[in-house]
Amino acid sequence: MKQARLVPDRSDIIWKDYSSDGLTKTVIKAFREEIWNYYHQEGREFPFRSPRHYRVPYRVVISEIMLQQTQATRVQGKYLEFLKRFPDFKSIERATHAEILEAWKGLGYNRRALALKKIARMILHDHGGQVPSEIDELEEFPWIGPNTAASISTFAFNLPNVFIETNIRTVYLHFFFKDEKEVMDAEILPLVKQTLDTSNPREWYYALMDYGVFLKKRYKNKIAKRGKQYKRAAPFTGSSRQARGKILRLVLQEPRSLDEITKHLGDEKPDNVASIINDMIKEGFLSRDGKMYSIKDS
DNA sequence: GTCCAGTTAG
DNA sequence: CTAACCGGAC
Repeated sequence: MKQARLVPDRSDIIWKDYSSDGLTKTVIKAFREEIWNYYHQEGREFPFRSPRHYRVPYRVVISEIMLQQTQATRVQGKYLEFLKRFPDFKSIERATHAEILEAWKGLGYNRRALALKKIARMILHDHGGQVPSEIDELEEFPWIGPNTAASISTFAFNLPNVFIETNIRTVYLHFFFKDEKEVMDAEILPLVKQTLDTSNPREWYYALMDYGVFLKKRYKNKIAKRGKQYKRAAPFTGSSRQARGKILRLVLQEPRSLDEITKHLGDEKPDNVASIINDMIKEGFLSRDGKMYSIKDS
């Protein structure tokens, strides 16, 4: 166990607490108070945080998948629109990929939209229409990894799971790993576990994430960079990612030929366009019918 | 240019 | 282990 040092930002008091096998009760208490205080004063509100929404596991699944690598403020509007169009798993299962992708437009990471269809099928056919509450089961679904599985289990069922995402990581780096670099999640997780307020895990994690956002604003995201697994995003302009996005939007409008697509991507090499399209076919986005490419049926 | 309630394939 | 994935916002 590393040295623990607690330095609240909203107080002049500085606690130092070193211990051999975990945080002391005093530190845990002080830390929780700091997080809860902030949350009760400055906590963010989102549609998916209201009881109307978190009480419906389907909605938690949708929101958590949308929230992967996509800012919460940007998700909230799209989320509500999406729910109007697709209110439950059945409506997703009945929809075509093109319809789901259309509603997904603007969120990015479109593979997530394709995964939703598979998830809906699995829930309806293999789980009697119910979203499992256990992490192990949730991880069986496509595009639901450890973090999203724990998030769904926590937010939909209020279970005391231990998990880390970017804002939570920032909070623990800030309080307990001051001046340290290359900190692994494996070092942070025990602290998340020890400090977890099991009386209300759902809201505790809301509070943690809000505190993380607050820290990132205050320190211009210098803290997160001390995480071992922190990775800078690759430039977007001129990337194949950008090209893929354009191609998907073009084909979403109507079936297109290779020539047509290439023409619309003027700054992209034709060979490159062809290769990207091949990738997108492999990944299940596109299908080819003669000369024309369209969104693959599902 | 930087980042985001991450996951997956290689 | 790393690279790729999408696109809007600041």
